[in-house]
Amino acid sequence: MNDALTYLKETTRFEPAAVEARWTREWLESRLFHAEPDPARPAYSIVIPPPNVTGNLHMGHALNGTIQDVLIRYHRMLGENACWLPGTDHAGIATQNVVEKQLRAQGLTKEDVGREGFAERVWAWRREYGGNIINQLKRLGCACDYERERFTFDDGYVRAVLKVFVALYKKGYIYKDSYLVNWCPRCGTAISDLEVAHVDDQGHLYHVRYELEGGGSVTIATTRPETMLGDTAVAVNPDDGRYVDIVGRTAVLPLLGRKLPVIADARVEKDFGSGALKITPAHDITDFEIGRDHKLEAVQAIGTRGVITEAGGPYAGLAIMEARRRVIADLEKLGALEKVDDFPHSVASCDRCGTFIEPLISEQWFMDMDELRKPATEVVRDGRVRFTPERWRRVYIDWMDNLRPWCISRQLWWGHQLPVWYCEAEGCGQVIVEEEAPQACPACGGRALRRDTDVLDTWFSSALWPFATWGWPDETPDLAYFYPTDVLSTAREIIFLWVARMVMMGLEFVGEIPFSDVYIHSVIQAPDGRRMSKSLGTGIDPLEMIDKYGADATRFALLLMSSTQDVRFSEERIAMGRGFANKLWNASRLVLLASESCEAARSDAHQVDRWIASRFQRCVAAVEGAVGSYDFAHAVDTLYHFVWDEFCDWYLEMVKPRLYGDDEGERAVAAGHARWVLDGIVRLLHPFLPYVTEEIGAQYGAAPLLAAEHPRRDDALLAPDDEAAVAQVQAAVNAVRAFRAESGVAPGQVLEARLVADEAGADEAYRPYAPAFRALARVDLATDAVGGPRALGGGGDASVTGDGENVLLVPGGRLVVAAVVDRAEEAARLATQLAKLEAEVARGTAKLGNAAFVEKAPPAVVEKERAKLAAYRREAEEVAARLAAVRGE
RNA sequence: GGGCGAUUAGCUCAGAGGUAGAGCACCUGCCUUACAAGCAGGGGGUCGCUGGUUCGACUCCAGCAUCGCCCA
Repeated sequence: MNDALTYLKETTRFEPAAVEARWTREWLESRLFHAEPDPARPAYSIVIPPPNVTGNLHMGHALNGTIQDVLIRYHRMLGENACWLPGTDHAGIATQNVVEKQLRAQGLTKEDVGREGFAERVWAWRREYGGNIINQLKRLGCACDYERERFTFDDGYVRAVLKVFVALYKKGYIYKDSYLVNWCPRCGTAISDLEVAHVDDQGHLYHVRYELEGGGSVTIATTRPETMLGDTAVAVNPDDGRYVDIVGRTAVLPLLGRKLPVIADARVEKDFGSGALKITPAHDITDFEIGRDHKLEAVQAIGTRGVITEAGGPYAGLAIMEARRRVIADLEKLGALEKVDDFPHSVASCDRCGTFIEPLISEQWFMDMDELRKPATEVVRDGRVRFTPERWRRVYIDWMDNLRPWCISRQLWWGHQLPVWYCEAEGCGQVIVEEEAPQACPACGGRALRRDTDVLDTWFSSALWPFATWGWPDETPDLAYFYPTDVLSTAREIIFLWVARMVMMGLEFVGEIPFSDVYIHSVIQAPDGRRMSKSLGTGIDPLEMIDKYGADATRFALLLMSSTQDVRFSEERIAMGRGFANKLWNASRLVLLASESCEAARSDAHQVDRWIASRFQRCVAAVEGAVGSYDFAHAVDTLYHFVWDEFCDWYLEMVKPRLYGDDEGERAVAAGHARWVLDGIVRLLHPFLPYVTEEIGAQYGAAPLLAAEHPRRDDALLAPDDEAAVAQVQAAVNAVRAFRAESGVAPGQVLEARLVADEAGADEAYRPYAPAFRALARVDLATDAVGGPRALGGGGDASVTGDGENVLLVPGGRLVVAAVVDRAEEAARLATQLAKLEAEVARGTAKLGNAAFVEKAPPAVVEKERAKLAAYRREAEEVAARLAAVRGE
C-alpha cells in the first residue's frame, strides 16, 4: 500500500491545521491566484474594499473575505479569468494615532521628531505590521492575487490622488473656505460627518436669563452653557408672540457683558426650551448658518485643543468641562440661572477616539459634490449599478440626494499632502495647485513658496481604489481588461464612505462605473445581540475560530449566518461546519478506499445511480441560483443537506452492498459512479470549503481544484421517475426503522419481511432494493406479488394477522415484518398510530365538508385533499383492524 | 427625529397562501468496518400582539409592542 492510501486509511478525522498550512503555501507558490489580462477569456474582477492598514481581521472582514473568495473561486472555475485585488488604505488618523502612541512610549511627541521623521516612523511601522490583515486573509483561504497587493500610498497611487485633486480643483469643485467643521480636539484635526458618532447622553438643559438693555429680560435654554462665551446674538422665532416685542432690542451677555442683538429667525424652534436661542456662530451648525445670514460676528470661544480662548475673558485657558462648571457656578451666583432640567440628548463624538466633537470654524478644503453626484445617482437609478439586497439602493440614493460639500482636508502628518503652494512674496498671494512642486511662482516669479501642510481625507484616496489599483492614470492593459470590476462586497456603512465616492470618481475619471454590483453583507453581532467590538469586549477573533475549528468550518458558518441584515454570532454553527468538513472527508474515504484504483465514470444502469445523479443536478442548479443571487446561506445549506442527507445517509448506504459485493464488474460500476458523484461534490463545494475539498481532490489527482471545472447543471440527467421510486424505498425503510425503535426490536437483529403489493408491479419496484433493505433496515426482504388490494384482519389473509408478524404500511403495499413483539407494546404503538391517522381523517373531513373550500379553492387543491383523505381513511381502517387483532378481539 | 431589519422549538436560525423545518441542546437505543465530530428513533412550537383581506394566514395588508442597526 502506498503512502497516500495509508494516509487516507488512517486519517479518520479531518484535521484542518496541517492541511490548511500546506495548501495555503502550495497555492501561493504555484501562483494559482494570479491573473493576467487575457482577451480570449472573460474577465471577472473584484477589488477588496481596502481594510485599514492598522487593522486586524475581525468577523466582518472574515465574512466579507469569504464571500469574495467564494465568488472568485466560483467564477474562476466557470472558466472566467478571475482576479481579486487585495490591499489596504493608509488610514490617516488611525495610523497616526498608532505611531504617536509608539512615540509616547518612548517619551516623544511627533513634534520632537518632525514631520519627515514622523513619516519615516510611520513607514517603518507599516513595513513591520502593515501586512497583518492581508496575511490574515491567507489563513481564511482567500484566493487574492497577492502579487497585486496595493496600498493607497504606493507611488503610482499617490500620483493618481494628486492628479485627481488638481483636476477637481481646476474644475472648480475643490475650494478653500472658512466653515464650521467637526473638530476633534484630541486628534487635532477636522473630520467628516461620517467620522462622527452620535451617542446618547443624559445631559441637562440650562435656562439662563439674559438682561435686556432698557429693562426686562429674556431666558434662553442651552445644553452647553460654556458656549455662551462665544454668543453674538439672541434669536427668537418671528412667529412667536411671546417675543415679538423684544426683537431688535439688545441683550447683555451675563458674565462677559457683551452686547447681543435680539434677532428673529424662522429656524428657531418655538417649542424648544424657552423658545429663545442664544446664537454662537463659531460653535454650532445652526447658529453658524443663522449668524451668516444675519451677518453676525463669529466669536471663537473654544480653541483647537479644547481650551477656552482669550475671547472667554476670565475663563480663558480652562478646559471645556471645567469652563462649564465655572460658568454654571458663576451664573448661579448672579442669579441668572433660572432652572436646570434633565435632558437626554445625543452627543457627537469622534469615531476614532471617542472625544466629544467641537464644531469649529476653520479654514478647510472642501469638495463640492453637486456635479459629481448627478451621474453617480443616475447609474443606480437606472440599474447599471445594482444593490443586493435591493433595499440599499434607496439608502444610497437618499444619501446622494442630501450630499453637502465634503471637507477633504485633515490637519494630520500622515496622508497625501495637498499639492497646494502659496507664494510668500510680499503682496502676491498666488495659490499654486499642481501635481509637481513648482519651482517659482507663475505670477510673480518668487521662489519663496510654502506648501499647504494639510493632508487629504483617507477616503479621498480610497474613492479611486477601483481604478487607481489597476494603474490609472496610465492606460494600462490591466485597467482596460479588469475595469469595471464586477462586484463590490462590503458592509452597509461603507455605502457612504466608499461605494458612493467610488462611483462618483469612477464615472468622472474613467468614464465608467467602477462595479456593476454592490453586495451589502450581514452584520455579525455578538452572541447576545450587542455590537461586536473590541472596546465593549464583545469581539470574537475569527483567527481563534480558525485555530479551533478550521478555516472551512469558519467559512461555512459565516456564510450560513449571512442571510439577514443582522445576525448573532454562533460558535455552534462553526462546530457544525467542522462536522460537515469531517463528514465530507469520511465519505470520501469510503468512496476512495472502496475502489483504490478506478476512474470516475457515471453509470445509468442502476436506478439508485440515476437517482443520485438527478439529485445532484438539482443541487447544482440550486447552488448556481443561490450564488447568482448572492444568497450564500442557501448555497451552503443546500450543499450541506445534499451531501449529508442524500449522498451519505442514503446513496452511500445503498451503494455499499454493491461496493463490497462479490461481483467485480458490479463493484467497478458502483465505485466509478460513486467517484463521479464525489468528484462533482468536491468541485461544487470547493469555492465554499477550499481546504477539505482540495485535500480530497489531491487524493485522487483532481487538485488544484481552482483549475478544475465547476459542475454545470445537466438537465438530461434529471430523472423524476427514479426520484419518485427511491423516495418510496426511503419511506419503506423509514417505516421499518421506526417500527424497530418503537417496538424495541434489537438493532442488530435481522428480520424476515415480505412485501404484499396493493397493485401489480409495486413489488417489482422494491425488488432491486433487497440488499439495500438489508443494509439500511436490517430486513431480509422477500417480495410476493399477490395483486390487487386486500383487506387486513378480515380473516381472509392469515399471513398478515399471524402471531409474530407485523404489518407496516409502505408506499404501494404493506410490509409484513416477522418479529415477536410484546403485544401490549404493539397495541400501544398501533393505538398511537391510529390516533394520528384519525386526527388526519377528521381534519380532512372537516376541510372537505366546508362548502366554501370545495367551491372556491383551486380544483387541484381540492382533489389533493380528497385523495389524502381517502388514503388516511384506508390506513386508519387497516391499523384499526390490526389493533383489534393484536388485542385478540 | 428619519429609515431599514428582526420577532418561528430551550438556543442560533431557515421557511412559506393549502397539515411547521434544520443545527445545537434534550430523551431512547446502537462503538452496524467512512465518520461516536458518527448512526437510528423520539419529545418539544396557539410562528411577538391586535385588527383586516381570503374558502383558507405563520405566510399578504394595517396598526401596535420589543430588540437591533444605519442616518441625522
